[in-house]
Amino acid sequence: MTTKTQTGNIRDKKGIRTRETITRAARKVFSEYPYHTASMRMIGKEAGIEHPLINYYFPSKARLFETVTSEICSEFIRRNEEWFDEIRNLKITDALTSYIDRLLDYNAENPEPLRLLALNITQAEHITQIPGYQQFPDLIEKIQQLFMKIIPIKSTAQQVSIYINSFVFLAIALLGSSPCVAQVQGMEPGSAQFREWLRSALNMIFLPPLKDIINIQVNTVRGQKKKSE
Amino acid sequence: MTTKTQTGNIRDKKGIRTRETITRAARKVFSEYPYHTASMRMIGKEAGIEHPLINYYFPSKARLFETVTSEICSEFIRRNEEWFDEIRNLKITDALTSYIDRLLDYNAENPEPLRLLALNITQAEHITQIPGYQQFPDLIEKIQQLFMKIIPIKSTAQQVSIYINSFVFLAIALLGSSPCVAQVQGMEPGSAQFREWLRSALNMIFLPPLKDIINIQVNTVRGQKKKSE
DNA sequence: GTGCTTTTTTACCGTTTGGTAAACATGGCG
DNA sequence: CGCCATGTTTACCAAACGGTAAAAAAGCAC
Repeated sequence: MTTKTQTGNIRDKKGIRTRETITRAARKVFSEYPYHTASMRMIGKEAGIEHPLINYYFPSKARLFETVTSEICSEFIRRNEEWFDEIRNLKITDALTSYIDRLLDYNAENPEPLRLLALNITQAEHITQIPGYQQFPDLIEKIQQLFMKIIPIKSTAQQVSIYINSFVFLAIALLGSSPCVAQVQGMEPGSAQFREWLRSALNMIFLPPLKDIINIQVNTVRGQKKKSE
Repeated sequence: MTTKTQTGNIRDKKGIRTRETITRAARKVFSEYPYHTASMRMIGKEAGIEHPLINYYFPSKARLFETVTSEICSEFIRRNEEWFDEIRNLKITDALTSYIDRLLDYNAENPEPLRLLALNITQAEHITQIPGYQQFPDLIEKIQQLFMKIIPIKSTAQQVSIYINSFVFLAIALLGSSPCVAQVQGMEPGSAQFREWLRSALNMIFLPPLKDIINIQVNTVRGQKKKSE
């Protein structure tokens, strides 16, 4: 008889803790290996259990992955909402630097989300082969909307959109593939030195075009920056 | 008896063509799937042969992957050398826009290199698990050096380095994961519309900080852009 | 202790993986 | 034709994969 797993029970049975152990382990493994490379046996080992136990709590690898990515995405969105709320009243350029600081703080303590994103976002044509892939574009769109709300003017919405997308994708690329990025710089991925490098990079790249966007708004000049000669 | 495969022979035996067919197929498969997900059987199918024939020409999957990535990296570096040579005498900002155009042209005709890079560059801690991984940081460093040569002033070398790294990693991220990027924009990955979006994005993001770098050089002011109030 | 449910492990299945060995096919040369 | 090197396929291997079924262990009520 195929009794349903009944994972949603209220009573604090032992299984609840095990389930959390599994999701925590899965989170780690899925943020180190892309979906098809990560295996149930890796996750089991990481959780200190035998791998079939995972199927007692989750019907399949795909559903486990979806659970983890859902958790990660909604958590990341929640954090973003907090950050955007905190910087709402700052001048726009200060807001950006504050946002960058918060993002780096978060990533230092909690590197899995951006790692998992970077690992699986690249999967080329074969989008449907990654369960819950749609969550990644959705996440980026949500962040974009949050960004949009604090950038006041709406006239050059397309430029703002481009700006935000570039920011998000570069942040994912730099923070999510830190081993490679750090290696090029001759730094350790987790070091304070590298984190400072990331801070400089994001500020240096994204402050100037942001100022341009604002200036364009004020001057209502389109396309090119003001050219004094 | 384990006779060496003798693949380096000069005479134009049939095997040479087969070998090229295999590398071409491998190039395609490795640019669609990350190393551990791509399989010898996929490559065989793509090449129209049985998969053990691959092992007749290449001792292992790892060496085949190394061969392909070496080809791709050196080809991409060669192209970059050409591009940088062509734009050497342009004003620095024009040089950037020209470079971006050439990069997009190249990627439209030849999407494999940046796809393969994006697919495998993210592999987190487990760097050694991808054969020839070192080629990726090396490639990025080479491009950085080419960039460096045409940006004349050396005083803020670190800022120039940050700028170039950000450009390269964002280009790889945007061009190498076009399906996801395009999907967020509601566009088709291969469409002219999306290509124009990429052009706008790279120009909009990387022109302003480049102007800043140049201004900083001129004014020998460090860190902050000139602030008129 | 006996029962009964929940949790965990063991043993296994069919499939796919990278790779090897041997059989087979091909082509040029005498 | 035979001979032989080259090229290609067939058949197979051990290992790992995701998943299932049943046995075993643990927990709890009585």
